[in-house]
Amino acid sequence: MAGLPTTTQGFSITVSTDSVNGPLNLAETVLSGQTAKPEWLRERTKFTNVDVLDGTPLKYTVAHNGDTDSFALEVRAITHDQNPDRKELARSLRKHLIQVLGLSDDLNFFYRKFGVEDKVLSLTFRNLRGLRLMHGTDLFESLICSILSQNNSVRLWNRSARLMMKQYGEMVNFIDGSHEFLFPQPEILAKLNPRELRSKTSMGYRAKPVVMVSRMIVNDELELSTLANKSYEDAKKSLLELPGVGPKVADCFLLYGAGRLEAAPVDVWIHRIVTRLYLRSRKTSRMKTAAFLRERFGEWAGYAQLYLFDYARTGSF
DNA sequence: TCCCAGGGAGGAT
DNA sequence: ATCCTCCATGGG
Repeated sequence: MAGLPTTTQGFSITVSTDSVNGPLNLAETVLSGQTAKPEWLRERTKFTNVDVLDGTPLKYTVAHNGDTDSFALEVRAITHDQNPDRKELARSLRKHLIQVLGLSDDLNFFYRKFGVEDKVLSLTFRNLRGLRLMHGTDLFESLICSILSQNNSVRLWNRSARLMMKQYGEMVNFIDGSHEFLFPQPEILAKLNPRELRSKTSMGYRAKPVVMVSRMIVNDELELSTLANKSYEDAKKSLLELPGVGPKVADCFLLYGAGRLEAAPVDVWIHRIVTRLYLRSRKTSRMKTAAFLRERFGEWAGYAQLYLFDYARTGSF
């Protein structure tokens, strides 16, 4: 927990504007409550996260230097290894960051297209410029985080996720003397009594579906990678059969976890703002709101949802 | 004390 | 199909 990775012990990389696709607002992106994974830890203006790359646990700290449109991400990373293959890890980490922060998504195209076509959505572009979808790297982690988020605050589901990691995740010692806990494996969670999980993580009634889904995976009744490769409709239908997974959680998993950009999770806020600004406040269901977003924004429905959500929460409309 | 947090499940209409 | 109510937990 203590101490940041130092370049003498680890390695560093830089991801600059010219190697990515458009603007980035790192803080807005990391702190926008997406359920791909537990929120990165913030230390002043920097963010620290731990991920396993090619079997190697990596702890990295990202600083966003410059502004939204012209920037350099300065990244320092360490492993548990005294003498790692720095060159290979640097290559992996660069690729990983571009993936996780959605830096390949053509944001400028999004702004151009809907800045003209959609008066409502274009209202959100000024303040949220550079906000990106985070892409999960572990389907199980994304599904569990999405389940934890139901009827819960970002603060609380992250707290439960961190407690779960500390209790049941593998501990990794890094070369700077710090240690972190990885996201628990389904094999571990599958063996738990839901009441025990509940009492140790404050996740309430979400403990039962967390354990049940873990057991389904261990028992080969559920294969997330197979599910994620189905068509949107088929994947969603399969997800809705899982305990603790309804329409909103299913779309969260598909969008943030599986990177299906046509998925648009509809929560109370999205339902509220979409019905008011697009549907003349007509009475409708959340399912129809989700279908509306997919039809109107197609492959950009997930992004439209992300921008409208943040706009609904932070802006006045 | 009540209400809400990026809802879901089960039942009644 | 749409509308209840309950479900744990913590913060305002």
